[in-house]
Amino acid sequence: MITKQQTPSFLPLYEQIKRLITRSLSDGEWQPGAMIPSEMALARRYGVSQGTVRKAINELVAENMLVRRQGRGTFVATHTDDGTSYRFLHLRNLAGEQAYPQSDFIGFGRGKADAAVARRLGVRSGSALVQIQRILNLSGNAVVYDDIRLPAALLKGISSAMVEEHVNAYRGTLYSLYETQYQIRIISAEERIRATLADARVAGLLGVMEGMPLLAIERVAFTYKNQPVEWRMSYVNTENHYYFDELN
Amino acid sequence: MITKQQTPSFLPLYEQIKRLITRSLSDGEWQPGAMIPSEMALARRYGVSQGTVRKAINELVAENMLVRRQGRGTFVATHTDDGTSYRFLHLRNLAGEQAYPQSDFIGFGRGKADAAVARRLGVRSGSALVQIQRILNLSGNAVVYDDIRLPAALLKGISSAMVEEHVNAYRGTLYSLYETQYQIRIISAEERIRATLADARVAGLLGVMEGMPLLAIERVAFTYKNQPVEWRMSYVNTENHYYFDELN
DNA sequence: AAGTGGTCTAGACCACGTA
DNA sequence: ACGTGGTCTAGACCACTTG
Repeated sequence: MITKQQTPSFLPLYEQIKRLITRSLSDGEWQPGAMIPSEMALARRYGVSQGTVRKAINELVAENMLVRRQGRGTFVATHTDDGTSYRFLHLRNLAGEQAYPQSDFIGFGRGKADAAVARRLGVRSGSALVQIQRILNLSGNAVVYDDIRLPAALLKGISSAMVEEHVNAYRGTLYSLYETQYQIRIISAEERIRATLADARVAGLLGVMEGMPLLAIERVAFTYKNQPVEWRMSYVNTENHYYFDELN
Repeated sequence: MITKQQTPSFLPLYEQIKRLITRSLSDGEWQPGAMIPSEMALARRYGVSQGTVRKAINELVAENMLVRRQGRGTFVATHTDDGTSYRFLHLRNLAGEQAYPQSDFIGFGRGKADAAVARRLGVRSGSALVQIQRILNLSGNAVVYDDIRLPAALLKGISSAMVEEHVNAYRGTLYSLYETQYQIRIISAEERIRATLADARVAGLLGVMEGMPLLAIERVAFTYKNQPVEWRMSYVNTENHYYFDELN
C-alpha cells in the first residue's frame, strides 16, 4: 500500500497526480479531443486509489482542461468542434443571447514586440511577432476589430493564406488553428477592459463615426503552466452588444 | 442505513444535503460569520455519511456561500470584516493592484422603478425604490460614480443618515449594510459592460471633461436562490484603471 | 488533549452509453 | 453485456487550531 509518507514530496497525492496528468497533456501523450485512460487504469498506473485519481481529474475538469462524459470517458478539452469553441467570448446582444460570430480576415503581417506587448508575452522587447487583424461580425454587423500578436517562434511556417483560410472558415477559431497546426492549446486568458474613442481607422472598419465610444479589451491568452502565448487588443462597438460577466 | 432509493426525490443525496444547508442559511439558522456544525454533526443530523456532507459543503464553498478554515470549522461567508469584502470589485490600477476603495456619499432618495430596472429586479414597473448615489475613490482619485437602486420593501426604515454614515465609514461596504441591518446576503452578481461618453453631470462628479469615454457597468446582485436584490449603474473613468477579468 | 477539516483507501452499487 | 463515470459508505490517519 502506498501512503503519503512514502512519497518524495510533501504535496497531497492528488496534487501530484494532477501534475502527472497535466504533464501527459502538455507533452502531447493525450491529444485534444482524445479520451484519456479510465480512472481505474490511471489508478493502477500511478499506484493510487480510484478516489485519488478522481479528485485530481475533478480539479482539471474545473479548470477546463478535461471534459467528463458519463458512460463514455474523460476527454482532453479542445477548441475544435465541440460547443465550447467560444467560451472566452463574453459578448452578448441586447436580448442577452450569445450569437455565434463570423470572422472577416483583414490582414496578416510580421513585426517586432514593443515594450508593453513584450512584457505581457514574456518575450524580449523587439523580438519577432506575427500579427493578425480581423473583424468579428455578430448577427451580421461588424462589432469587434481584433489586432492579434503572437511570438513568431511559436508559429513557424505560418502564412497569410493559411490564416485567411482558417479565419474565414465557418466557425474557424484562431485557438483551434493554434491547436491543430502548432500544438499550442489555450487554457486560460485574462482581459483588461477600458473605454476609448474610435479613431478614424477603427471607425472605418466597424462602420461607425469617429469618436464613438468603444470598449478596448486587452487579452493575454495562456497555455499550460500559465505560459503566455497570444496578445490581442479588441475594439468593441457596444451600441447593440455588451460584455457580460458573472461574479461569484 | 439510508440509501438513495429511500429518499423521496431522485436527486443525488449530496444535492439534497446542499439544499438543506442552503435553507438553513437563508432561514438565518446560521448567521453570517458564524460557524456551522461540524461535518460529523451534520452527517448525524441528516443521516448520511461524512463524505456526502463533505461533498455538499465543497460545492457551497465553491459558490462562496461558506468558508472552510482548517482546524477551526466551516463558517458562513460574510461581507463584513474579512478579506473578501470587495470580491466583486474588478477594478485595478495600471500597476495591476486592486487598491481598497474609499466611498463618498453623494445622495439618497426614493423613486419608482422604470421598465428596465423593474425587469432586472423582478418587480412591477412603477414600484417603490430606494436610490443611493456615491463616488468610489481609488488611490485618492474619484474613479467610479454609482447610481444604486433597491426595492424599498426590502429596506424598511432606511434613512439618508444611516446610509451616509455607513457609506462614509472606513471600509464600509453597502453589502455589509444590507447584511447586518436587513438580513439580505448578496451571493452573486452579473455585470453588463458598455462604453459611453461622460455627460455634464457625471463628468463634474468624476472631475473629467464632458465627452470623456467611460465604462458603463450595469450590475444586478442576487441573494439566495438567484433572487435579484440590487441594481446599480457604475460609470468608470479608465484613464488610470481598468476592469480585470479572468477567463477559464 | 480534543476537535476540526484534509487526505486516502477499498469496496459497493447506480446511471449512462455503446456494442 | 460491458465499460465508463457518478454516488455513497465506513474507517483510518494526518494537519491544523484552540484550550
